[in-house]
Amino acid sequence: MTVRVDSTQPRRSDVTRAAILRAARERFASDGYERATIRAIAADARIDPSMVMRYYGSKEGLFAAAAEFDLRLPDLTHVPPGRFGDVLVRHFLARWDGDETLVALLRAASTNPGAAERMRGIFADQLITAVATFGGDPATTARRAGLVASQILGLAFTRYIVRLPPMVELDQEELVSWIAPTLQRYLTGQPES
Amino acid sequence: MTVRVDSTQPRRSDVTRAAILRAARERFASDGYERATIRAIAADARIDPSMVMRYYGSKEGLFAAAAEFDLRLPDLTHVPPGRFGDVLVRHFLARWDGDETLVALLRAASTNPGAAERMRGIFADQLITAVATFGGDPATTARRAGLVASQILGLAFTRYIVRLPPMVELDQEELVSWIAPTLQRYLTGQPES
DNA sequence: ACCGTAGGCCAACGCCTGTTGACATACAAC
DNA sequence: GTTGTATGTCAACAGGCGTTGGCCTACGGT
Repeated sequence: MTVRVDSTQPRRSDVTRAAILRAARERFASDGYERATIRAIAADARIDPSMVMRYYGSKEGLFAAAAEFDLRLPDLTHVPPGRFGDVLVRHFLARWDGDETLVALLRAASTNPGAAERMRGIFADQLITAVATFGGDPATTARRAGLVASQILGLAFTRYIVRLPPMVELDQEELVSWIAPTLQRYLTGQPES
Repeated sequence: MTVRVDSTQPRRSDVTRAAILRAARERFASDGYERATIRAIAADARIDPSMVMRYYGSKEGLFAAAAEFDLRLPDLTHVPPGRFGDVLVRHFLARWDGDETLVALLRAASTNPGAAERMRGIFADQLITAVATFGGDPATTARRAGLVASQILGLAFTRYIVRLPPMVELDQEELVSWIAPTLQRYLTGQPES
C-alpha cells in the first residue's frame, strides 16, 4: 500500500495544478468570473476539464485558489511619514503590473459575491492592518484605509478595466505625482483641508 | 390599413417597454451583465421573454437601451472655481442614489466589452466636456478628467459594488469633506503639490 | 361591423455550462 | 513482477441560456 508520509513533498501533479492556476488567473483577469469557463481554462492548460474539478472541487474552489492574493504591503515604520503616499502608489503600480491576480479579483468582484467578499477580506486583513502601523488615531484607521482603497481601486479600475485613454497613457511618474498627495492626505491629513 | 402617422404618439406597448427597462436596470445593477438573464428580467416585468426580443432585438440591445445614461453634470461656469470639487462630489452622490443605471453600467463594464466602451463614451462625451468648460490649459483637460474619473469611480466601486464597510458607513458630508479636495486638486491644481 | 395589425403567450430549438462517473495508463512500493 | 494508487481522458448528463416562429387576442381605423 502506498501511504503519503510527508504531505509537503512534491506531488507528481504539481505542474498540472500550477498550469491550471496560471490559466485560471489569465482567464479570470481577462474575462471575469462568469465568462471564464472551466473548459476554456482547461484547454489553455492543455488538460481535461474534469481535472480542474478533481483538483479544485468546483469553479468557486478554483477561483478561491486562483485569487489568493498578498498585497505585500511594505513596512512603513522606517519611511518618513511625509512619503507614505509616494511609497504606496509606487508599490501598488509595481504590484499590479507584475501580477494579474488583482485584475482578476477586481473584475470578478463586480459580479461575484464571493469575490467581493474576498476583496473585503484583503482590505480588512492587509490594508487596514498596514494603515494601523502608521500610528495615528485608531478610531480613524478604517476610514483612512477605506479612502485609500477608493482611490487605489479607482485607479486600477479606470486604468486596467475600463481603460480610459488618459489613465492608460499616463506614465508611472505622472501618476505618482498626482495620486501620491491624495493618499498622503487620506492617511495623515484632516478632512476639508 | 393602419398607418402610423405620428411616430411620436404613444404606443399601446409603452408601459410594457418601460417595465422591461426598469426591470433590466435593476437586474443589471444587482447581478451584472451575464447573470442578469432575459428570463429573469421578463419575469420581473411580468411578461414573456420573447417580448424583450421583439422590443429590443437582443440582450445587447436591451442593455444598450437600459444603460443610456446622462450624468447631468451641472453648469459650472457660475460656480466659484474654488468650489468645483465640492459641487462635483455632491452632484455625483445625489445622481447615484437616485438612479441605479450607473451601478448597472459599472458592474457590467467589468466584464462586458460593450459596456466598457459605453463607459468610455460617457467619460469622453460628458466628463471631458464638462471639465473643458472650467477653462484651464486644454492640453491637460483629458488628463484632469481622467483623474477625476479615477476617484469618482473608485468611490462608487468601493461604496456600491464591493461595499467596503468604512466606505458604506461614511455619510455624505464626511465623504464630501474628504473627496472634494482631491477633485479640486485634480481639476485646478498642479502635480506633486 | 369589419379587418389589419400590434401586443402578448407558448413551446421549442440549438448551444453552452458545470459537473459526474466509467475507463485507460503510468508511476512507485513491495 | 505484481499491485494499488495517482494521473489523465472520454462521453455524457441535466439544466440554463439567448433566441425563434407560430398562434391567439384585442384594439382601432375605416
